[in-house]
Amino acid sequence: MGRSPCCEKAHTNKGAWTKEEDQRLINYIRAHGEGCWRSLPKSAGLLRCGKSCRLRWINYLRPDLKRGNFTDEEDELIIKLHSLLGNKWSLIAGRLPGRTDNEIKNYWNTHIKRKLLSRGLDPQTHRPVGASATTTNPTTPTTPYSDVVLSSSSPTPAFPPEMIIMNSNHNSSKVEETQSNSGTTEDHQQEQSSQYRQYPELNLDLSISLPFQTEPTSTNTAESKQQQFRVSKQPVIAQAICLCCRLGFQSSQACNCQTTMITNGVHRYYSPLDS
DNA sequence: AATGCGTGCAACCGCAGTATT
DNA sequence: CAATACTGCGGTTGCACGCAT
Repeated sequence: MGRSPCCEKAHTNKGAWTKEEDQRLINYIRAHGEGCWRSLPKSAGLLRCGKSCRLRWINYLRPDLKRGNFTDEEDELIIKLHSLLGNKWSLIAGRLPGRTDNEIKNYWNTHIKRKLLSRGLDPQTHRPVGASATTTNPTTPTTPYSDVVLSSSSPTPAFPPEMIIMNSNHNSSKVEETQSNSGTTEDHQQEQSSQYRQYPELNLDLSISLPFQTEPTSTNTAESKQQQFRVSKQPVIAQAICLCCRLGFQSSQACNCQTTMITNGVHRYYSPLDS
């Protein structure tokens, strides 16, 4: 058997949140912090499922959210990031402090798509309209390099707009996997490097590699614990890169990484398991 | 004033990856 | 190890609002 059921779906509210529900959620999270969304609704006295609470908090109630219109700088950054990452809204949002993936996704669909079209660019391929069919599979976005490594050559994670370009060849296994459907390695490398040339200020060397197979060299508890943490959408690995920092969470509570280390010229951020 | 249409955005849905029992 | 729940993400939907007719 697995876990107990997530929530009583039959007795949950749906639709727009009321001010009272918002206040209950805010009060509860202020008192107890985020996490354990399953039990939160019951504990907070909300007739919502945990998923709905999480969404409401992340997209609307979080105190660090930046409300209001997107600036031109944010527009351009989103366009650049999208050209490199594709529809990886959470990754893009990580580079825009105070913005949520949902907000950026909506903004993209309502504003930026039109903006690009008015410039004569295909919003998916970022190429001139009509020019993309020759080089790209029209059914798929050009380069959703979800496994790109956001690398930073600076000692501290660099946040927009200052990012340093670094073409990464030290990690190819997953990249090859994505290439297998669309082209050769050479094609991919050419395309990627052309994109880097296009946006030289962006360093989206995001390749999340296969686990670093380092031997546990120490029996020290703290050190060995640091070797075990998770990166979103990645298998449990021994060591990896802290995407929180790299994607611009800065000092938010979203990241509790503690140490850095340089490996092959790339700073890697280690975070202890927090439970 | 009534209606229709387009737009913006909050919220939902379904899925994949991961954790837990 | 299998079964099942939890979490987070991207895609989509539906409603409220503003504007034009």
